[in-house]
Amino acid sequence: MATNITTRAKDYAQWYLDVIAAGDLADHSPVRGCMVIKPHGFGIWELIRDQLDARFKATGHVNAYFPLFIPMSFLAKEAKHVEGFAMECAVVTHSGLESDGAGGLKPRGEIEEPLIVRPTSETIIGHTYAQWVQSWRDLPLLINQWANVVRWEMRTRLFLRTMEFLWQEGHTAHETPAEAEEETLRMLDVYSEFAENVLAIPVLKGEKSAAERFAGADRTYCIEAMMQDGKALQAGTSHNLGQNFSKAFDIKFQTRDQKTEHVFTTSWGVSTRLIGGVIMTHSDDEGLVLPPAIAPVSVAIVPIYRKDEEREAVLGYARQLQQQLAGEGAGAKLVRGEIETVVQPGTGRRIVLDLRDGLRPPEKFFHWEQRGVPVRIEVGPRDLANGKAVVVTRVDRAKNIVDAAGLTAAWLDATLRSAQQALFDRALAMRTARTFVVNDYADFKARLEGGGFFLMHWDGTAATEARIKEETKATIRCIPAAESLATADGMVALREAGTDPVSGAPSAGRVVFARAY
RNA sequence: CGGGGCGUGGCUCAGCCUGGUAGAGCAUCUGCUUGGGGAGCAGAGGGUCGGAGGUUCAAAUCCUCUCGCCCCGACCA
Repeated sequence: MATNITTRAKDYAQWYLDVIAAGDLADHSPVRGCMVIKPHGFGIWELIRDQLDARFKATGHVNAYFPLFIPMSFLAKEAKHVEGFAMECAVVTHSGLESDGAGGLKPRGEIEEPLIVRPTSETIIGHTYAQWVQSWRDLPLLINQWANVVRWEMRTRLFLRTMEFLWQEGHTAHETPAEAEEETLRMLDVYSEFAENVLAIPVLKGEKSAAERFAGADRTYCIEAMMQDGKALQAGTSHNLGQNFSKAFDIKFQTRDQKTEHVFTTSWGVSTRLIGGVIMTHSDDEGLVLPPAIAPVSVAIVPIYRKDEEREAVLGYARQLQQQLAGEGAGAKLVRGEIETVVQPGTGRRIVLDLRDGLRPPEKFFHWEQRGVPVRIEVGPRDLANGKAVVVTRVDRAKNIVDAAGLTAAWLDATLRSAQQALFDRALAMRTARTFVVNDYADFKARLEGGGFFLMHWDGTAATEARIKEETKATIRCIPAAESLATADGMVALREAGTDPVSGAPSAGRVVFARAY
């Protein structure tokens, strides 16, 4: 058992922090609310980024980069937007530093118009699109950017809510409302497919209520995931911005029938928060558990030996296994200190051989286990003599002795696939077991403490929603897109009319209530 | 931003109440023994006690201010 990790049962919040520390993912920075993403954590982000980027390209988008600083006046142009973000903007008011006369420094000159550090880029991009778009022939404009943004948060948590975070934000402009809506939903589908197939996180697709909507959007769609403590995590959002920003920034175009109209825009994003979601969905009391698709190291080979002559023989055996697992055409071996890595490009085969002499095998087992490595292979003199190897899979910590000859690239691909599937299945089973139908407000309140998604009728009014939030801290996570959903109470139809148990008013269907991160 | 808790070698903490000039375990380094789930022995290095003021002959310890972290609330990707 891991002694450096608090158990989930004892203290879930502390467990989360312990897993990040043990997994070598991130550190707190000297600046409140910010984090240093360490190489292993960033390696996960790179895999997320690359696989998402490929999906954006496949749906016709291109990348560009817009500036970090936005003139303060820009934010004021869209009323709801400024209302939503004003309180969390970092504002740059001075340039330069000078001595404060006491051995320290103070800001020097005040600048004419304060700059804000982007909390999101709708405004600067709206301004730019106004210059780029003249005619319907310039549309659609399908652009994404990978960037950092800053939101001045009161309470922060590593990955889940930091003052600065990394994300992508897609910004598109279209000729018609229908095209904008189609784009908004297309990207929601991209997120959903990505979350489930790459992150192995089952998500609910749906629309946000007006209260939860993005500031400046006509409609906000989201994917919502359930963490192991039963709380909801908004994992991605896609917004149909209608003409709100095109009117604010005067993004006009000449239509096919010679008229002038404002474009219809969308925006959509996911962030480093996804890493927090992965941690809280899959990890266990032993540390990080990573889906193979985003595991910077997918296999760790740990050699075991006593004497020098054993060492040479075992290392030869281990290296041969490493090459065999990587398959033909693998990249050159990368030697970093006492760790040798072989990667097969375009696959999930990222295999390290742990040659560190200072650590004993059990310590290496813990090392790779806590970093979430999906497969560990142990080879020692006994295995060498018998042509075997010990294979341990992280998802279930199952240990098996197998024939070394069978440890091929094809075997590895299949093993990683099944680990990926097992994680998804486990997470889905967990969500289903903790998704409940409730028809009574008192019942809802009573069961909320235990966590989970609660499918309850809602009359559609902001007043009822606000009351529930006030009284229970639960919010409407989404109005599900699906017709029905698997729950602990069986398959439940979501679109059947009913009665809101809080207000007693008629309801068009059930929505998902939960406490959220 | 409100309430609570905590800041002492890299990490976890003792010492603080009752001031007298800093300790333990783990980690690190060296050597030997080891090695299939967090090793043993021997030796070594490493701390302006979060920071700034103040009280005092003397401050990790008492007082004031400040910064940061964690938890709970309001806000949020």
